[in-house]
Amino acid sequence: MSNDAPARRSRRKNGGLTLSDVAKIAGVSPITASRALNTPDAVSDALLQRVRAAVESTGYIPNMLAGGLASRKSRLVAAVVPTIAGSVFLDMVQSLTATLAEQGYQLMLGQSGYVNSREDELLEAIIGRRPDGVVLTGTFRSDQAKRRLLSAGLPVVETWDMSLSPIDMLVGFSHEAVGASVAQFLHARGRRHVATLSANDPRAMRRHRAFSDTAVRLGMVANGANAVPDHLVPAPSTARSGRDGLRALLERDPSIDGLFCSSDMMALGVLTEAQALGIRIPEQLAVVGMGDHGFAKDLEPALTTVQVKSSEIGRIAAEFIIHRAEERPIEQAIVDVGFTIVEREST
Amino acid sequence: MSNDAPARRSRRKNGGLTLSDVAKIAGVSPITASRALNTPDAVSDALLQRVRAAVESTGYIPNMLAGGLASRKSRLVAAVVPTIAGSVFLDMVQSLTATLAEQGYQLMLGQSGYVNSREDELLEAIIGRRPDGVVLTGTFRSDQAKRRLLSAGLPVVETWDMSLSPIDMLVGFSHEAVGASVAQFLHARGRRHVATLSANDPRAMRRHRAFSDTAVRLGMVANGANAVPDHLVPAPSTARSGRDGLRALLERDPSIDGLFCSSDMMALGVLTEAQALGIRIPEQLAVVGMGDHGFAKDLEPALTTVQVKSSEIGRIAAEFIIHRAEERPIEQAIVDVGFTIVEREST
DNA sequence: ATGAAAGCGCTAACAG
DNA sequence: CTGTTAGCGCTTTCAT
Repeated sequence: MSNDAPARRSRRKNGGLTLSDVAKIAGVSPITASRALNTPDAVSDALLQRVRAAVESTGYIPNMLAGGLASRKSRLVAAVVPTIAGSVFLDMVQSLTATLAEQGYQLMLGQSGYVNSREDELLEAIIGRRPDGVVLTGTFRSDQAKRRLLSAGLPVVETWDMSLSPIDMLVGFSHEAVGASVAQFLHARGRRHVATLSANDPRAMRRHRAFSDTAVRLGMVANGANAVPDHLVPAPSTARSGRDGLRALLERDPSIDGLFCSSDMMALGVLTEAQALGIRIPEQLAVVGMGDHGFAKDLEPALTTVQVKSSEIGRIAAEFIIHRAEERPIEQAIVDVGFTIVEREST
Repeated sequence: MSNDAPARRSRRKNGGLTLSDVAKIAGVSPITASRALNTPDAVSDALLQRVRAAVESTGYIPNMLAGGLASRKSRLVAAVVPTIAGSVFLDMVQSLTATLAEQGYQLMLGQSGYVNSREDELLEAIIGRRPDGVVLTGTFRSDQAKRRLLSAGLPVVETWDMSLSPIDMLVGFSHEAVGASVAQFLHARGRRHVATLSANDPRAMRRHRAFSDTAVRLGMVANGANAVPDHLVPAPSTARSGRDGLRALLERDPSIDGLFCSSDMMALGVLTEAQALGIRIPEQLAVVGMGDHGFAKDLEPALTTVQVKSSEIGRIAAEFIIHRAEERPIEQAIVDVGFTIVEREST
């Protein structure tokens, strides 16, 4: 007795609930169920109710891999940071994630900076997921890496750095402007022998150079020097590098009366070391930090620092990507969020 | 003149390179190309070379959405943290991401704690991506949320907290043991009037209670009291809450000579306020922090604190998930990584 | 060791 | 507004 049905070589279904199951229960076709979930307006009220009821009763959760494959919209956004631990980008990642989540998008996190990381592997991992966009912060060693994302057809938002010539979209602020402003700020407060303590990452270095150039122009250096005294440390900067840096700078030039640190953490180290050395702040030395991290206002003395709207950067980056993904127009794809020098007791 | 070809209603291909294209170039079938990439051992050397050459020359990058759909392996791992900004979980997320990346997995980041977040939305977002596993830190308000992940068939690693009855896998340390150890530590150093300054999150509270219970047992409280003086602040704890908290505690009980803070940031505030108040540390007051964050060792005085192997937690969590995903056996799905009290000048 | 066929679960395109 | 059909790009199953 032969069985005429063709030998089913089906891949046994996982028991997983699918849209077809839901549609069957609701008594509609799968595509109608799909529309009920994705474009409810395109479906009659009666059917919408039935589909929703079926979803409720079954606890159905759509498979976004399948949806993404079919629609070419993954609702996934990749973000690349040098490293997440102790990073200055956290507030931005936080608001990026939150803003994306509100709109039904998720964040995939990549680290470009940890040991052994290979940039092309990270790139392939990102492109392979077919995200709807990529947010870059601090970014890659090779400039060419960025371009590879673009040529894969991905919207790219660069952040934190107006100084770049953006390859696509950009939201950030000018590190040159920060450096120049801090120099002017210290000059206006009567400081005449300024110095910097800076991590050697590219953005900090640009702040450092602008600070130095402006200080020289304003005559805040020993006669004839063409740069301010500086002390550079490997990124990431730490409280330790602040303590060591202050001692190194003062040994080189005890007359320093104003100091720009490339991070608040470093400034914390400076305040700590100053206290240990018996240097009065701000009387003998004015100190300016960078970032306005939570603790800055609660140090003793409270730290003057440069505040950056990190959360706004994250929110705007998310909106850029989402607009692109939904093919809505973007008025202005380059945004300078600016910065503010928050004056406190340390100056 | 009629065209006999059936009206193609193809969704015009995106121009995107596919595995079939690569296979064609290499002169093999698509499935052979697939095997060459995924299970090179199952393919003859000659073909392997040709496929690899074709991949190189075209710059082909596999579509992981398609691969994940077909194979039911997404190579994606979801991690949930309360919030990323200022979180104590960063070192763990960092090593989690790095370890996953080394093995070809990526991390999707979810925040359970930001304003407006709805836990079921986050859950649906996670389950909808069909990740190969979920790592939970600090986790959800509702305990039932965790179980929903499990019932969706996802491997779940809970972290940072041995006190839970784990629903699946677990890597962390005992907050009770931390609290008790710190109390014993202070007792051994001769302190007899101890107090705590704690955020009100569940893990900090358990450290707090164990600390208090042990202190009472060791007779480190005013005669007859059944708990140590405490000051609770809303999470996340900050330097500000440390400053305010110290003043509040000393007003209530000026005889306090030992203090356990639920975070290093809070301890920073305590040291700062102590300096402002002219309280000598450790002579008048011994201070212990929690977390051993980068700056702890560089404060003045250097901060005694509880060190946790965050990176190890992240690495182990990643390995748990990957083992499960690849159906390799796991010897021990519950790991206590322990902790260390690092003694410095503040005690 | 290689290939052909048949899906994975969903949605775009095209009717009605 | 609803349904039919044909994929999205890959891998599983089965056969050779």
